Amino acid sequence: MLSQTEENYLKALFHLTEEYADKPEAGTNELAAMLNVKPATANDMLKKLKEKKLIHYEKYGKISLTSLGKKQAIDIVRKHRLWETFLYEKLEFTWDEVHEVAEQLEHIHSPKLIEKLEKFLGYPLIDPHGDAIPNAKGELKLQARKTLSQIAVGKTCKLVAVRDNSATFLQYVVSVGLGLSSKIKVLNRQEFDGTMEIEVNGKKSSVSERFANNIFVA
Amino acid sequence: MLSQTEENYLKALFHLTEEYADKPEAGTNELAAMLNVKPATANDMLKKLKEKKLIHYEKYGKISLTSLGKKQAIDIVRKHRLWETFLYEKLEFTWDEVHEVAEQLEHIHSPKLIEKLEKFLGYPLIDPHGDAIPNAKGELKLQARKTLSQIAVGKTCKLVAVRDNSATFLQYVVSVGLGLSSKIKVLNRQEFDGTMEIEVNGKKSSVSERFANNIFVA
DNA sequence: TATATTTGTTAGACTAACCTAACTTTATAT
DNA sequence: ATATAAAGTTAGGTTAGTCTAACAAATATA
Repeated sequence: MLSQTEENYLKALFHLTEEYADKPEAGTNELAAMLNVKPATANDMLKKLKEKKLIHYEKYGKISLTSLGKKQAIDIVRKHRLWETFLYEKLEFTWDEVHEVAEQLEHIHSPKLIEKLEKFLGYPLIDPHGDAIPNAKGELKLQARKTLSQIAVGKTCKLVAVRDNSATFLQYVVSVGLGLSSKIKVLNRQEFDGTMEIEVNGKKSSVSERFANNIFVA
Repeated sequence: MLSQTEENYLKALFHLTEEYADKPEAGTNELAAMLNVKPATANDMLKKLKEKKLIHYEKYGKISLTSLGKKQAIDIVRKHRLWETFLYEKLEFTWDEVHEVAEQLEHIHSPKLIEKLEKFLGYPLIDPHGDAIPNAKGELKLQARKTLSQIAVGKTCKLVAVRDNSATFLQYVVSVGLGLSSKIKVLNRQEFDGTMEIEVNGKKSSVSERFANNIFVA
């Protein structure tokens, strides 16, 4: 059985290389940064994960998940998103509160618990942030999505998910009047720095390119 | 913040010395046995817990919880029993399945989660095994209880809790036709070894003294 | 293309939680 | 009351996961 730490490394690699990622391989430094450890620490773990056949990795080379590692990673993501859904739907947590607690709950080991939780929640397909929930077989549907920054001036789109699940980001999102399924109209875009003016429910806001890159729309 | 391991030591000490225990102090060996570690290991932890002012302890002396330690222990017991109730009431786990998973869930750190879970469950007072659930202030009602072995021949009593929450014991309990609130009539008792004959819902069974010591009745 | 910068690795050290083996103290039992 | 048994402690070792400091390789840039 994997330790919580090992699970966190696999999950981080999944986010870096598999799900909605531009690159299919990750580096030691970015992995370490994502997990808030030093590169030396990550390096030790990479050797261990390779030994366990969970990742592809050669000294000084790039890192990617093996099919076994990917399977494990998806299982953790599944648990994370089901717990987030539980917290949001049943316990009345807000959008920005669910992530941190789910980070702990995702490491509970009990296949029966997850099966029953999923049933209890009515087999949900997306979590409170709009991310797809993998099914028990590890299948997950990657919806076609663009980022808000890719939408042309004058067009209207719908928020389907957010890239960053941190409380600070989500609180900002809410302050602009946005939530899942919000309709967003793009009023204007600055060539210079990508700053955009948007309209949500009649309310106009100015958002940075960085912000717009973290909003998924369809 | 306490580690999971530290929490487990405090919980074990609580069960040994506070709740329904004959003795107000515990020894190193019995503590180690309860936690499935060697006495030497427990000894190391005792020094640490003393340093943190969670237990009263002197070399070669007996062990007991400080008021701070007791508060922490009760909080863990509270979480354990609320999670057991959730698993039983909402996810349709059986009596004997809840304990093991709750052993993991009790270590999730989030005061808000427990408050909201308690509310979601409707502020339950007892868990699926009949044990009292402490409230948010750490108050718990110790019901007056006897063990089945203390009931006189000819008398009838009601099962209110079980001492051992392990799956094996609970499965045995179920096989005798017993559950929470079952009416038990004591038909006979052997002087020699304490073996008892009981009747539950018209079904007669013979049970050992050891078994009867683990059934709480009122 | 040679050098500087970034990226990645190694060596050595630390802490928490565990172990075994040897030892000491306390309790028990003639 | 003393010997034996039981209970408890200490010393030294292991593993997982972390760190810092020094070094090596790969990449970018002038």
